[in-house]
Amino acid sequence: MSSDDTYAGAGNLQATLDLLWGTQEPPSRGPKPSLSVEQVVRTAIALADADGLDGLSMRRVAEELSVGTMSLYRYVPGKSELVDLMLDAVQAELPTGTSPGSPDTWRAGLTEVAHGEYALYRRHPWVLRVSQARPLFGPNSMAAYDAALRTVEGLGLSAHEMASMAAAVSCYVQGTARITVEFDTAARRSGISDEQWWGTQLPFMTAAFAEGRYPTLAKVYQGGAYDPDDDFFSFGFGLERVLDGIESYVRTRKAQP
Amino acid sequence: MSSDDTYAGAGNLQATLDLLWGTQEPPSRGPKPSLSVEQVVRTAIALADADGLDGLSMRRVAEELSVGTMSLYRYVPGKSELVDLMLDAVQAELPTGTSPGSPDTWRAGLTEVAHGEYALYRRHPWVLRVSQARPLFGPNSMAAYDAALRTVEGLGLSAHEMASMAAAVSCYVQGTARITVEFDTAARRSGISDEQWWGTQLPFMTAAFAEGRYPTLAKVYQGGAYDPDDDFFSFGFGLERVLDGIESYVRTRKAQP
DNA sequence: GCGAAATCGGGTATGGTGTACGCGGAATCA
DNA sequence: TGATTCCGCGTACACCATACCCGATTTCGC
Repeated sequence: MSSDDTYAGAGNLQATLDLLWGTQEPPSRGPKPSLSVEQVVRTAIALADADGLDGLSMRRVAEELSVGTMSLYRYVPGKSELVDLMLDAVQAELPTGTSPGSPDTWRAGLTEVAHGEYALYRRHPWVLRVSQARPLFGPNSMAAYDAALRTVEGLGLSAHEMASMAAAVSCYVQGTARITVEFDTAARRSGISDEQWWGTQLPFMTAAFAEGRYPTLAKVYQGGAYDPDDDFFSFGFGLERVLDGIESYVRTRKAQP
Repeated sequence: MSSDDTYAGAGNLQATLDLLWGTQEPPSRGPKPSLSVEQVVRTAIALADADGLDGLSMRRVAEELSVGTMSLYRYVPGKSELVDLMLDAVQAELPTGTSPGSPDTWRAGLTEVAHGEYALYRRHPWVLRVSQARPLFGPNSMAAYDAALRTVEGLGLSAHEMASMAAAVSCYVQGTARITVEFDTAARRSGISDEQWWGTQLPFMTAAFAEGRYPTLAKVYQGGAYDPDDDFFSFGFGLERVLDGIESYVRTRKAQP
């Protein structure tokens, strides 16, 4: 067990937003900086991609950049703020060119958005470790969110309903990624192999099953639901369920005057 | 921005499982312990409930219990392992007495499970900060999971499908809780009020909208989708969508021989 | 051109975290 | 009774973020 809880939108919000939106004038006096904010952010992303948020420290970023740790505070106000910048930077990878929604195309559009989001978590698993309850909105995150909403435009949904649909899909995608992506990185991060993790606890489970405890779980387990295979947990299957639900609502709602 | 990434199922798995399942013999020699594992776990839960995982440290738990920090390591192998114990302990609060699923009752059953899970996150927001990608299964978590699976029993679903349905709902519940529960605790944790958070970034957003950027998002925002109200983000609405999708699948699947 | 002002680089220090190691004392076993 | 086991916890170490401040660099204004 390692430890680092990370929350978007903390620290010096004003300074972070100024950096995100490029609204601060460059200094007109003083020594020339040896780095740029973009360099710091890029380096931090690479470190987090490689070693997770656990592996991200100001010292390590400084080391990678061959500067003193405290120099970094010339570029970003703090570690919190650095993570906010990282979050917006990686969201540049999300789809932005979605088509406006229509009864025939919204499902494909929302599927594209969902897959794009899922792929982002695959590339940058650390993003899942940052609480997005109160995000800071930068140019990239707003563009991606605009694109997602666009897929459910033109269906006669209220603004609130549109936001809810996009959010339901995103919640599902994130929830799934937490299982699949984090499962895939767990062995490396923890130093405990999947076989060891499963093998250590299996005897406890099978002993409980043998006593007749947890009968449905026993049946599902014995039915092979958790057998290791490539589609151990099906992103596509569950996504279809969520989209089915949205489709049902869209269809039903249209039927009402 | 504060920092603590927390992963279930790390550290000394064997020792943790022995504690979870009560499979270790109490010592027959040596001084009598002044505490119990349950006391340590209970105190840690109370601290985490009050101050989040950020606020949980071995030093603080020891202080609450009026013992030296290092004494705690007599009861739990480490902080990782303590969190695993905490996770199973709070899951005792989840519903376990669900009825076996049937075409008429599965939806109500799964709704009960979803609401129970959501309520757990409300009471113990820190649980959301622990990655469950590779959990350790203790008696309470297995009982709760068994109960969830029981609601989708008897519908002719395969073991894999049953697991997928339960997981889709859980993913949705967790995703939603991350937004609503963590939003509600964000101001206190960060020291930044909701008004400050929103008010600091709103000028940047409205400036972008004024330039014609993010048109769909602008429309949704101006349509009042993010206005503060009690049902800002609707847990029930989204859950119905997910359940609708499952219902559609269950109905469709039954139609196939 | 010079002095003042602004800003960069980063050393030092502080406060916080988890936990390895090992000593003294308490309790039980043979 | 002596040997063995185990509890309590002090000490020390390694790691983390960052406040404060000094010296050096660069630009502005007179």
